[in-house]
Amino acid sequence: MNKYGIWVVQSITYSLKVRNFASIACLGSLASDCRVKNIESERRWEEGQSLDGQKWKTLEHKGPLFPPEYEPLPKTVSFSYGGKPVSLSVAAEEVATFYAKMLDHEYTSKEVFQRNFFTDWRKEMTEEERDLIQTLSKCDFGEIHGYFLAKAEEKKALTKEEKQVLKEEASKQVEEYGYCYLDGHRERIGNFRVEPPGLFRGRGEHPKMGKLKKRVLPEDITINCSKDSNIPVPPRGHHWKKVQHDNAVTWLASWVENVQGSIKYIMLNPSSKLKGERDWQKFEIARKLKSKVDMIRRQYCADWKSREMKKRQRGVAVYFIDKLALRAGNEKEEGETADTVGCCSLRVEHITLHEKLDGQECVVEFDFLGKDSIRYYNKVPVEKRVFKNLKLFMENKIPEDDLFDRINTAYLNKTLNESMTGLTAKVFRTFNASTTLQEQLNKLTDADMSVQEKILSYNRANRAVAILCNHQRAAPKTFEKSMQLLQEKIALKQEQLDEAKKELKEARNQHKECSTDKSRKLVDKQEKRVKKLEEQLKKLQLQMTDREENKVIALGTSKLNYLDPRISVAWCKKFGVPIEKIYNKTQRDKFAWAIDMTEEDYQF
DNA sequence: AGCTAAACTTAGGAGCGCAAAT
DNA sequence: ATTTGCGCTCCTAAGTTTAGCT
Repeated sequence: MNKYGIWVVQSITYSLKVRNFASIACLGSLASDCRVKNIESERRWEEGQSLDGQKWKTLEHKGPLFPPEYEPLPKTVSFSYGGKPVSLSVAAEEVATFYAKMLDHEYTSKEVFQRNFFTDWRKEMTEEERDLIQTLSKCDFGEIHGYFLAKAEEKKALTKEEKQVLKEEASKQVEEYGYCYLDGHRERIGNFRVEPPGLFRGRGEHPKMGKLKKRVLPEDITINCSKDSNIPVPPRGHHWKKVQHDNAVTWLASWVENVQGSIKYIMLNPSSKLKGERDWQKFEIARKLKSKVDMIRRQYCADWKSREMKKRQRGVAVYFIDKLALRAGNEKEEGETADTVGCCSLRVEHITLHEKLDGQECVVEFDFLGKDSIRYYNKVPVEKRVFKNLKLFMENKIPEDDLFDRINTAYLNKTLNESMTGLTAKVFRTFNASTTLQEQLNKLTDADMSVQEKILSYNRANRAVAILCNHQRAAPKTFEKSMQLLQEKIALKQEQLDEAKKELKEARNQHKECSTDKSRKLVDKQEKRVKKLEEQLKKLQLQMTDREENKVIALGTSKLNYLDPRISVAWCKKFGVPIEKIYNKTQRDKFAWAIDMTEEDYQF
């Protein structure tokens, strides 16, 4: 029975919820592990958004939702300069409140943050204010800070009923602005709110931290929707920057953000058909790599010996991307962003070569800041030829020089695409992540495990991927404390176990000396007790290991972006684990396409 | 071919609300 | 009843890739 048939049966119950995935399900059965092949459809899909690049036929929405207007502070709350209260203009006051609200944050103490803030703040001041307010250290935002703290308390102290009212108002907003109609289907919008003004805080040592992120007006916003639809109405007294009808793109609205000059978009939620199809397509490309990867690996190993330095660098770079799941590493404009790198942008200072290290030969020590200024630290033994090449690439360079000076991401991707249509650097991450999950699940799951043990295995497999992709998080603030608590629990359990063991021994001795029915029962009972305690202890210790190993590892990112959901769905089906144990509601919505189309024998 | 702008995916953290613990 | 812990949602920054231009 092919999957299309199954889909039709299921679609009777699914039609409301997943109606928009019918087309994906069909394509899925054709392109992947189906038995019936439809070459034409497959080709059409491979071309992806091609086929004239149309993303939709009709698109209707209400436009973005704007943040509330600024509410001036009560007269009783004042800002002070040099110890004297100063009444600020509305514009200057608003920016002052942004800073005042952040006073508890560590970064308001950073010099770059302060300088950027103060510079931008002064631009919002009136002439007189600018004359007066010349030094940040003379500014006292304390009262304003206190005012917002009190306000937060007030909000917390609202009655249940009042909170309920607020909640209902919020969901009304979602109802009204949170959805659009794409090709006639009601779809959830991802971010339907315009970003409110505030102070920019980049990640890591960002040179622009503290700069003023300005309020976005309707006049800044471009609306994208279909010609014949109800055009969104701008707020009273305002107009849109532009209304366009471009169905080659997926966004509903956009504006230029002032800090970095980049464009911000309003787009669909991951649960939408549009996003789901692309997600599905992403994993199909990664699966295609499976059949090509041996050839590609042979190719890049061969490149290590090339006479052309450019090819050698390419060979080593792709090797890193494949083996270590590094990101491509685009060039960045210096001084505009935090200093972070990926593969192609690695500098000599980011690696150290060790002929021998900890009993291993040809070890490369990586130490650099990657995306979001997350540190990548790894010691990796590599092939002799790679090692030699790295030495060569580093010759006559200073630490700040590029390691791969002859190549960039565009070149890399261009040659990858020649090996396989659709192949780019990031496909390796998807491919290796999903392959790892599949392997680990096969290895770690046993049919006769309890559901809980299976989930633990799943998390372990997930963690292997997160480690591969270097997905980190800050250790939870309460980590040490909760660990200690668990430790105490374990100690207690151990004590109980020791006690029980002693009692068992006694019971056995008694039984040996004088066997009665009663003494036998006692032995049995004690044996059971010991066994139970041992199990409980093991479970606690497992939990401890699990938590320890998860201390700085974030599982969510890989789960959401790198792991083919069909692997997880099939695993759940095969081992009788309810899907809810693996995916929460949001995740199930996002992966509806996979949940619907996957059978238990699916292999990535 | 190389550059920049635009489009889209991936990322960690803040904050909130709910449930478990005390 | 209150506090604490934790998962979920939202937020938006920071990447990659593609498109478009010269």
